[in-house]
Amino acid sequence: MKRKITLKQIARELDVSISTVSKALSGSKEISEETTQKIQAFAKFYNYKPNNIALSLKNRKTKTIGILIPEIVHHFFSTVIRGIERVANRRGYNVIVGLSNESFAKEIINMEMLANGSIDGFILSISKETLLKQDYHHFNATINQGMPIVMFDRVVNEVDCDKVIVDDFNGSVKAVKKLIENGCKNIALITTMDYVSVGRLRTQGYIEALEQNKIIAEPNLILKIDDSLDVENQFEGLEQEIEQFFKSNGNIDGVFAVNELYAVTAMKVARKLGLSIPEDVQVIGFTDGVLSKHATPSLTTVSQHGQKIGEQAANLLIDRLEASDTESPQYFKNGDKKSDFIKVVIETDIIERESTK
Amino acid sequence: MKRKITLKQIARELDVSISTVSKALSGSKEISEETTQKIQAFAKFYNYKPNNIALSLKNRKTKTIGILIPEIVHHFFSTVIRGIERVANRRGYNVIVGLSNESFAKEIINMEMLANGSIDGFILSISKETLLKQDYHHFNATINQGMPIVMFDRVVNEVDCDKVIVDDFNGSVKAVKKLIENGCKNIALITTMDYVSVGRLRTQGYIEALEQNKIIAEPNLILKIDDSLDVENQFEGLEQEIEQFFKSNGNIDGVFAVNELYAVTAMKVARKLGLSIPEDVQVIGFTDGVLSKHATPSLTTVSQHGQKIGEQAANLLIDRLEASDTESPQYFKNGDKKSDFIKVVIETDIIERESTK
DNA sequence: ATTCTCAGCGAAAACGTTTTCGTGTTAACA
DNA sequence: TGTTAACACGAAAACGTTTTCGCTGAGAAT
Repeated sequence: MKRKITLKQIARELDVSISTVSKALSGSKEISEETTQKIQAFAKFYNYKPNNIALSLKNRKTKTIGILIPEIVHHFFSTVIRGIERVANRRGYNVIVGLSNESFAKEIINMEMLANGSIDGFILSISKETLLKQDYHHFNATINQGMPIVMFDRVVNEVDCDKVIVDDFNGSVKAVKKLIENGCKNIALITTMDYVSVGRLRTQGYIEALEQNKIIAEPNLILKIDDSLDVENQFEGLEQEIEQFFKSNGNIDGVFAVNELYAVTAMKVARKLGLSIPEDVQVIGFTDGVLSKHATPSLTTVSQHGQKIGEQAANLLIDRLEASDTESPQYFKNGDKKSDFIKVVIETDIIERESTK
Repeated sequence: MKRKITLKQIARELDVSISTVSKALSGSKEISEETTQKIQAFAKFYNYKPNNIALSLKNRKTKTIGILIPEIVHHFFSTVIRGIERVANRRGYNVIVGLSNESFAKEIINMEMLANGSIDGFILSISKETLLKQDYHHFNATINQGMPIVMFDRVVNEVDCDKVIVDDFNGSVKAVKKLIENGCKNIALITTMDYVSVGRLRTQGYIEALEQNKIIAEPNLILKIDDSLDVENQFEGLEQEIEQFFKSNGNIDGVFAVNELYAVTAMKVARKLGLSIPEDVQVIGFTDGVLSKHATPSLTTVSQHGQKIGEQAANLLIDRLEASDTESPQYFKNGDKKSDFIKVVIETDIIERESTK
């Protein structure tokens, strides 16, 4: 077992100074041809690679991005991570992942753990509990310490930073309009509680689409699921709840659900009640994941392009990190100019499958 | 924007030495009550937290675990990550994630990137391309540099390290036996190519279960899918291929598939051909993910307990990391004793749902 | 009065880099 | 011959810690 070799060891072996070794390896003109050859050969032989930690300390940058998300066993989030990792890797960065489990406390702990030098910046999506509490001091504190943050999907106006969001509102409008065009008269909405901003926006889109078509939104046709903060077994009563909903609304011929799980569960319930899809009831979901793709019938969905979100977020963050190297610090002191921060909106697409006509 | 404060700054402000500050903050008895109070108050006020990078450099350990997996948009792998993150966090470690995308080259790049001081040890699952090439030098090289590795799921005998695997063989035996008990006479197997060890083991389990029941395995009833290395769109021809398979084997009344996607696709095809589930054909899949849970009908699966795998792997790794602090180095020099390494086998469970009688 | 002890603190090394600046040698030039 | 310039290299600082060791002064012991 031979430990990793260091500059110091090379220097000692070759009887030169550490500086000479460092310069020779970086191909500095200061060092003679001969010495350079000798050192490079030796280094190659012993597979010398500079120690990242030492470099990080010296350069005061780690070339590492911290990702902080509520949950990883979730198709959307893992797709975003994939996008982040792709561009991070391409641009020479590593990613370190923290999970908040939708908990305010874990979110803070994780941020503090990473903010002490381990990373150069954050890409994160806010936990549900934090959204409920509306306490965002930890984000602002981190930003104030000079560490940039890029938020995605679940974002909030109270924090000044770059953001990448899905056009939830228009995505919903598009989806509900399609149901209307396809002849649906009684379109149900299955959504979450309002404190999750994406749930709220998608609900608003639903209402907007109806209004544009002179249809009055019936409160009966809106089912708000209280998916608890308990991540472990949050889907217990879902099927029963939706079944109850269907039974008390006999005339539903279209369903728009704010995520794919609600959508496939709705399909399941509908068929259990003897309705066929898409003949009797058409269904569109939000979030294009494995369920949508492989359900029977496959589900028409609003795709959020998670990977693109991740890529954009990573590019935004890295751009800002590398700008702060060169740019005048003036740019950053100018904290009260909100316009400094970018908000990227990723358009949605409707992917038509078998659950609509 | 106030940057993070350092020991040096505190020392200057309070007109003491750096050492005094460090000692006072760690509560050393060496420093007087009075000075300690003053320094701790000041540090608290400015929210001092030691810089992780500096600590890493000094302690020559990063308290960070590197995870290297083929793909993250995959229920099993993300479940494992969740398990790793859970115990890592509990034991004071961070996790840094690298994706190989099933590519040999990316696997090596990622390992080299992380092995230069960024992490204390690896938890990984081997990429398909690496399994194909059977080139494992990068793993052994890393281990030789004193960096421990724990492999999970896709492991290989050629590398000496701790391993956490699923009992693929017995899981398959159990599943196929259940189909036989349930009255299936012609059980099909849908599997992958043999170079993925888990595919091979699950195939062997299938054969074993048949043999134990004096049934001769018919080659016709085995469909080997060549899921290409192209991760992007590997599912193109899947449905057609399975449909073809069903058509040329009219008597199939049971299906065992080595992953849930194959299983639900088989169900889809079967129903398309007018067969009902579980009456005409019963289906069991491997890997208990969202698809299994929410398909219609829901799928009976062999659960691999991904989270438990992750937890075990993380505990193994951290145990070894912290043992090497205290233990005599003798323990590690003793490289040729294979018995030093632990292989944990996680038992599978069959989760019965609607796709079996 | 002299030595001893100990409390309280600081200097410095170490972790592994990069980089600035200085220094000695040699060759060229006046 | 003396000055200069280029060349090749080394010393040291810096990044932020922790820790070992040494130092100083004051009170206790002799």
